[in-house]
Amino acid sequence: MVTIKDVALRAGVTKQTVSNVINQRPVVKADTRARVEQAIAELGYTPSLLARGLATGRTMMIGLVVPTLANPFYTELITRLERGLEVDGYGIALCTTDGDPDRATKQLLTLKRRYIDGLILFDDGNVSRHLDLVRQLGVPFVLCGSETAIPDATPVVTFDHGQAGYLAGAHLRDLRHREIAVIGELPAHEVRLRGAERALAEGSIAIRPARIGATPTKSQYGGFEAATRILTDHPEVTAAIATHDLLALGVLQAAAALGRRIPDDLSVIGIDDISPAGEARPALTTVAFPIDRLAEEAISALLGSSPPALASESVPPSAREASDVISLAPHLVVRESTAPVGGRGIVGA
Amino acid sequence: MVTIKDVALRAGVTKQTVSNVINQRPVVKADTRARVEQAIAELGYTPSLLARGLATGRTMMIGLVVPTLANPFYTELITRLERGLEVDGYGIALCTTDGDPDRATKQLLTLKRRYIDGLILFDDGNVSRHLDLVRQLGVPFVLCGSETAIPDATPVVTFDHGQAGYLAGAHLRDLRHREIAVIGELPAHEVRLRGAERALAEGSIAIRPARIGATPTKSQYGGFEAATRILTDHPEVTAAIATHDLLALGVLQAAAALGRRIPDDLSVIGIDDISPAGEARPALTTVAFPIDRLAEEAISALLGSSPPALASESVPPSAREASDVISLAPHLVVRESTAPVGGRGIVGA
DNA sequence: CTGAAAGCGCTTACAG
DNA sequence: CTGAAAGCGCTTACAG
Repeated sequence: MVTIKDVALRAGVTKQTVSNVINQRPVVKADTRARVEQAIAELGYTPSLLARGLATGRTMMIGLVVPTLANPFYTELITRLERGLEVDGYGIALCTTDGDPDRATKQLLTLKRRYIDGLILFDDGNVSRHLDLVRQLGVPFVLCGSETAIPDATPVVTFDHGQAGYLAGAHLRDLRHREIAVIGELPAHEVRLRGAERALAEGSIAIRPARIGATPTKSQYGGFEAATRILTDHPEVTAAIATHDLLALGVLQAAAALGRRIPDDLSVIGIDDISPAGEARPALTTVAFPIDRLAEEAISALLGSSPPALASESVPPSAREASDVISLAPHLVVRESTAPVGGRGIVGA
Repeated sequence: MVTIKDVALRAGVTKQTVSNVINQRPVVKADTRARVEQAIAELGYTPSLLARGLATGRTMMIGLVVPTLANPFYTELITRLERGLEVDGYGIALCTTDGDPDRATKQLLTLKRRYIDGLILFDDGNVSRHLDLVRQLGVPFVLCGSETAIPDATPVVTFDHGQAGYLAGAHLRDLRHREIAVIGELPAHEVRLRGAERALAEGSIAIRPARIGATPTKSQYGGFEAATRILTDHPEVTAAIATHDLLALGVLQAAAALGRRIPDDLSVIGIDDISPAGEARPALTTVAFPIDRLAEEAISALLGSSPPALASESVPPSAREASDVISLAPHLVVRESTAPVGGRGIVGA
């Protein structure tokens, strides 16, 4: 393979000059630069990121730790992060924890050994357990998407999950539904649930505990199972909130299997606005998060901020506390799966 | 941060000895080893993969290039590859090409600059265009999942797509369907289509070109659109083959929207067996590929083989040709979306 | 504006 | 079994 030395030799300069050319340092004379550039082109030289990383301490690699690839919500986020990061020349080292804290620990440790320039950590339900380790690592990081309270002075970019729940609840409330079920990934989405309850309480509606179907499996199938159970036991229910779209998709299936038409017999609303939600038939009404902005904010929290995350340790926590957590507002996306109680004016079944 | 020098100092040895301990070289005396290990533990030392990579030429990083994260087929594959690779200590540098050849080129080049130990490249429809570059890179690679013919002496691990199509066609043929539509990502899945035609031809059934719905968008929605069109124009159709499950899921929706019951009015079969297929209602009949094996074979093609991919350049192409492509056999997974023509004995609509 | 030196944190032969 | 030297491919001050 061709190294900086080969280029220097060919251009008749020293490798330091080649380095200056590569790094666009304006100290090189025009014709020297031209000679070097030609040599680079002729040799097809590309600097080793490895060697550079060792010399400068910057690897141009960002560690990305996510819970799973099975939920489109994360893959959509990853895709955006990749796009955003690559314009700055950063690559992604991907780890999925699958909710296993021990694996996560190992992954974090390995990531550190790779000298990543930054770490984007998604909440997989075990963040509190990992936060100490992440701090020790000494690599700039940002915690993403977390629903639970996070210790002060932790850089966080997340969504307002409570507000998302609120919007979902308010939508059903405005549609005059009173008999409402919840299909939820609990306790992970506790905050979303509380938000929904808050909105419903404003209409003097309470969610009866028996109508809350918690699911252990966070997949679509989990939503199907829980919804089948709840809808069978509580046929009087006219609307259901799923704490995330994957579950909502399962609720849609369960309703169909039970012969309940949507939205005429049952309104269903989710949260997240994953792309299959819009493609479902009927298209799912849901609460969307601005995942593009999440990606942007996470990246700038890591790279572009002043002070950058790396330097932020020198800033006294008291000075940053307020700005450490960025919480992005959700918005309601009304599609086909919700309607006023009693259906859309369609009579009978 | 703590380096090998710190450990050496603390243990009262030279860094070479520390290196010997770390790398489990059996040349170190027991008590020396103990001293070093204690120093390592006390200091919390972990060797820099970066420095090691520069010194040895092995980074313990594998580049993974996939078309998209939007199809569960790839995310399931990635997850398995990650699991398989991590047992050998390898990490993943992820790139999604999104079918854009220019981006792919850049990504490949960057990957090379990172000195990855190997490259797992999924066919995104532009492989032929990238193969030369990949060869020039000089990094061991394996091409995965490709449906099209690949030049000799290219290490390939893929699925027997033709056979998958054949199994899908044969299943419908055995169910006595004769009026068959195809919803397909074409020409990408041409081979799957030909396989299906072959099976049907055995029953003297031809797929009329007008009943082939090609979709530009490879998403579920693409399947929905194409199926809506085909089923509306050709109501006599009793069964549909989708060239992949994501499309099949869209076909399921289209059928429901058109009031056609599945499988009574219409049988639907897909290919891939992504997990949402099993979770759909009705659960999708499909043709499954052994993705666990694909992951295993890809990894061992890269890492475990003798000669390993890295060394394979020294082996004359003629000696390898035959063993260069591994093609994994699919199998039929019968679920709820297919039935004998005329339905399951249910009369009327 | 260009060149010689030292260093990033490791490993690989090679003497002792 | 342990230590001194050179090198992986780059960059960063520092002289000229």
